[in-house]
Amino acid sequence: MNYWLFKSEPDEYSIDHLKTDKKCLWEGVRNYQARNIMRDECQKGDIILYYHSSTKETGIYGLAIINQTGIADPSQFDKNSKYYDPKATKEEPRWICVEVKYKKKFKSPILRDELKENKKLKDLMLLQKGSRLSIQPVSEKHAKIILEMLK
DNA sequence: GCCAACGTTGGC
DNA sequence: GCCAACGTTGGC
Repeated sequence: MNYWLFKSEPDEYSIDHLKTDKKCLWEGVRNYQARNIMRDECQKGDIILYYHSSTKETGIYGLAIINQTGIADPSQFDKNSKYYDPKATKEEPRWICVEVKYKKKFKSPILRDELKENKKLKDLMLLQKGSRLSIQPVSEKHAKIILEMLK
């Protein structure tokens, strides 16, 4: 089982949205590195650390689960979508996404500042300079350290 | 709102 | 295939 960190702008789609929806397609990712992770590495049952970015209090707000993999992102075919990709075809979809299932929202988030203060997390990809990949792998070691901070 | 760090595009 | 120009991300 793997751990991932998924970034989302709460104005776009917050953990509360996911809680209401129960499930959602992680569509609209238009970065090849992030796509490759979703396409090749994410497995059903993997744990997602749900991160709020581009907001006042950035941090990890809860957990989700990879519910289904290998789904062609429908927005690539939708001419009205800002994620429309004219080069994608149904036969050869370019953007593959996953379905995400809500697991829990933390009583209080683990803020970025708290992650930064934890010396054991200095190698966490999220905290590296210039790190802006929206889907990141999190090692089991790091994941356990992070989840331990909830207590 | 600024801007550093990335990623992508397209002319050559 | 190089790389300048442009676009985007996301912390601050």
